[in-house]
This record gives sequence, structure tokens and C-alpha cells, in this order.
Amino acid sequence: MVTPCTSGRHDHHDIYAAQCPCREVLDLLANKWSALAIGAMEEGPQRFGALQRRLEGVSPKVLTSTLRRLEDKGFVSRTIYPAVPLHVEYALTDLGRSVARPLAQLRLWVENHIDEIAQA
Amino acid sequence: MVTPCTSGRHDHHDIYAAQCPCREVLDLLANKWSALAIGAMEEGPQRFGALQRRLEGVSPKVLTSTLRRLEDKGFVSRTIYPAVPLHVEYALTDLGRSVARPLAQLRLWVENHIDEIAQA
DNA sequence: GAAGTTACTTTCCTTTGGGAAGTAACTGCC
DNA sequence: GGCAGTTACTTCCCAAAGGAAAGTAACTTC
Repeated sequence: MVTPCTSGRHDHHDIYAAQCPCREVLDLLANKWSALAIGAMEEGPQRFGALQRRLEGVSPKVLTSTLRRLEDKGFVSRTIYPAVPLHVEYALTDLGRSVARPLAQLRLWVENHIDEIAQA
Repeated sequence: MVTPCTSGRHDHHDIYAAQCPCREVLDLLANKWSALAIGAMEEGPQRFGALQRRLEGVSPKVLTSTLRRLEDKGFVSRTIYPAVPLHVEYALTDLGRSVARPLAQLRLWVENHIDEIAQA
């Protein structure tokens, strides 16, 4: 049996249910590069190059796909300024600004507790 | 140039720095199965089979490796009760209970905002 | 001695992630 | 005219991680 994602008239979603659309969204947000990219954009709209420099070690390929998926779900907007040289800005939407809070808490938790974490 | 992870005498860590150990930890925690498993264990110690049923759709292989990595970093303890049939319990450590809070906020955010998210 | 229970491991295949290099569009500059 | 410079990506290739299915091990109960 597959647990349904919603139950009752209050449309309560269960992220533990395999079929829940929440799963797909969690998979997108609970991701190293998504968490870092959204954090970077909290400081204001960012250009592709700026994000690439900020998220040290990200390849352009992975950054592009991360931003595209965030855009598809409505967390990020992509604006092209056809100036020369080409100028593309990525910014958080209202939804993106909303999810930035819990993601920031997770990033801060890691920074604040790293010393307590036993390393191999 | 590679941004150092820590700077100054206050040992401030920067999760955006590629070499920071925070990165490794973020990669472990900012993960669908880790976030769900830690949430499940908030309700108390859980056996392997119980976790597998709760995290609908997880394969035993992936569940094992998720739990092992969480154990390695000190978020989860693994206790074997050599009863028959074999009984293994996974429980959050203090550190695990601490990080469970921000992860719960992320899961709840997703459940509460799923209706606002534009699906393809 | 066959079946059941729990907790995995193994195998195989697909998907995702990472590094390096290439492309496209357009502006200067010589 | 043509070559370097800038920005924002693609493309290619390989390695690592994720997922489905089946197998294993230890021990009890029927």
C-alpha cells in the first residue's frame, strides 16, 4: 500500500509519502548547491559569474542546472539584460525569500556546530 | 586563490569556502534521506525496518549508507540488541537532536508551502 | 528440516555530479 | 578587417551516487 500524500478535507501533505510532490521539492532544496545559492541571493540579485565565485568549487554546468530547477519551481527569477557584455541576473522570488529562512538556519547550524562534529 | 575556511582568532567558519569541513557536513545533512531519517528518529529510537517503512521508497542500500554516514559524523548512534531475531536501534545523539530542529523547519516549510509552488 | 524474521549486502543499471574545454554574441582596439 | 576580451553558458567524458531486485546470514519456531 502506498500512503496517500493528502488526507481529509484540510489537504494535509505528508512529506514522508513517496507520492507527495513535497518529496520532489525537498530533493531540490535539501541540496548543498541549492542551499548555498539561495543564501547567496538573499543578499540581493546575483549574476551568474558572481554566484560561481561565491559558491567556491561549483562548475558552470552544475550551477546552471541548479538555477534552472530553482527557476522551474518558482524560487528564483532569471532576468536577461541584453547589454554588452551580456548580463543575466538571478534573484529570489517571494517564495525563494520565504524558504531562505529555514535554509539559512541550517547553514548557520553547521557553521556554529562544526567544532563539535567528530571528523573521521 | 582559495578562501580559507577560518579567519582570525575566533575560528569563524565559512560554509561558502570550498575547503571548509562545513561543506562536507552540509552535503550530508542537506539531503532528502538524511532530513527524513533524522525527522523519523525525533520520535524516538527506530529500528532499521521501521525507518525503511517510514521513509517510503528508500532502498535498504541507501538507507544503510545514509545511517552509516550520520553515525560517522556523530548525529546518530547504532545499538545492536543480540536478541532473536536480531534487533538494531538507531537513535539521535545530542548533536542529532540539535540539528533536528532546523531540518524539521525545512520539512515543515515544504509541507506548508507546497500548494504555492508552481509545478511543471 | 522448512519457513519466518530482521538486517543487511551484492549486483546491475541509470542518474547525477564534477573537471576541462568549447561555443556564442557582441564590443572594443589596432 | 580581424583579433583579443567579456559574460554566460554548453558539451564531453568519466566517476560517484542513487535506485530496483535479489541474495545472504543468523537464529527460532513449527
